[in-house]
Amino acid sequence: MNTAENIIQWMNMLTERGCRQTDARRKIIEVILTTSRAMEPFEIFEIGRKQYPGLGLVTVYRTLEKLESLHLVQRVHQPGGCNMYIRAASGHEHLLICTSCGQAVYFSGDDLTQFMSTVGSQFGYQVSDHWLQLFGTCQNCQAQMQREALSKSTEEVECGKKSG
Amino acid sequence: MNTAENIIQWMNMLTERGCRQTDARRKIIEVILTTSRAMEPFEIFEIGRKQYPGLGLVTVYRTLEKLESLHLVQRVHQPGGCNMYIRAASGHEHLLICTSCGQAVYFSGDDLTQFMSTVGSQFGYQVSDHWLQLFGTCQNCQAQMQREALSKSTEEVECGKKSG
DNA sequence: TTAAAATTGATAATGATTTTCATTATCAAT
DNA sequence: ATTGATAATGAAAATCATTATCAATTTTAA
Repeated sequence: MNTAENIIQWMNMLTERGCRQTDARRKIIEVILTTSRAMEPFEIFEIGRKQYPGLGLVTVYRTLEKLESLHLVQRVHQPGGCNMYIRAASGHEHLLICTSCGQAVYFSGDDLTQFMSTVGSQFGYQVSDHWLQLFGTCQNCQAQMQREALSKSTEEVECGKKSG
Repeated sequence: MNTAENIIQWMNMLTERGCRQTDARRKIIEVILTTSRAMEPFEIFEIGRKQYPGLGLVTVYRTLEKLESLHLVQRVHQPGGCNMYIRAASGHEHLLICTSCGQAVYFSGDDLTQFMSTVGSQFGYQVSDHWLQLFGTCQNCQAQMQREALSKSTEEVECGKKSG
C-alpha cells in the first residue's frame, strides 16, 4: 500500500469511529506516514505547518490522542523521554531504534510469547502484556561513523595533529 | 544483605562518587529499599517526610537523579506514565510489574541476549541495549479478584441482585 | 442549502520538573 | 573539638510540555 492509500485508510478509520475528516488531521497523518522515525508532537507540528500553515499544535496533540486510541500510532519510550510517537506496530512487533539518527524499524517478536508467560508463572504472575525495545546503530550511521573515524586518522597523518 | 547494610552500601557509593552523606539522602534511600514497587518522586517524598519532616520534594528529585546516574535506581516505564522509580536491576534483569498493585519483581533475561543481536543483524543494526518489561497480575491480586468474584456471585444468590 | 455538532486554533491554565538562592550541614584539615 | 570551604538543602519562583476553555469555523447528514 502506498502512502496516499494509507492516508485514506487512516482517515476512513476515523470516520468509522464517528470522527470527521479534516485537513488538519490529514496533514498530521501524512507527516507520520512519511517519516520513519519517532517524533515529538512539536516536531510533527513544525513539519506539518510548512505545508498547512494554519495547523495548531493543540490539534496535533488531540489528533495523536485519537490515533493512539485507534492503535494507529503508539508512544515510543526512550531514555531521553517518552513523548515521541510513531506509526503503531501491527500485531506482535517491536521497535528497533537507532540511537544516533532515530531511524526505527519493526521486527517480529512472536518467538518471545512463550518465554513471557513462562517467566510470569515462575513468579506466580499472570502476564498480560509486554514491552520490548531494542536500541542500536543503523547501517547508515555505522558507515557514517566509520567514515568519520577514517577521515580523522587521515587528518592526523597529513597534518601531524593529535586528536583530543 | 539486609536493608540497613544496603543503605550503608548505597551511601558509601555516594561518597565514592564525591557526594556527601546526608540525612535526607539516607531517608530517601531507605524508602526506596523498603518498598518493592515503583514510586513517583512525590510518593517517596510523602513517605519519607513522615519520619523526616524537614524533607523537601526538590531534594527527592535531586537524589533520584544522582542515584540514577549511579545505576542504583532506574526509571520505570508504564502505560500511565514514566515518572516512577525503583531500585535498579543487577545486570541482565528485567521488570515484571503487577498492573493492579504495582508490585514488581526482577527476572533474568540472559537467554534473550542472543535473540537481540540476531534480530539486529537482520536489519543491519548493531544492537547495544534493550528494554524489556512484563505486565501482569501478581498472585495476591489474582486471589483478591477471585474472592471478589466469589462474594459477588454469593451476593446475587443471597439477595437476588444482579451485578451492573 | 441548512443547521446541528464536531473540530479548530488562540489563549489561558495546569502541573510536574528545574532553577535560583539564601541558609544549613558535611567533612577534611587543623 | 573547631574551622572553613563547599556541597546540599528547602522554599519559592521559573520553565515547559500538556490540557482545558471558548468563540469561530468546518464538516456532514438531512
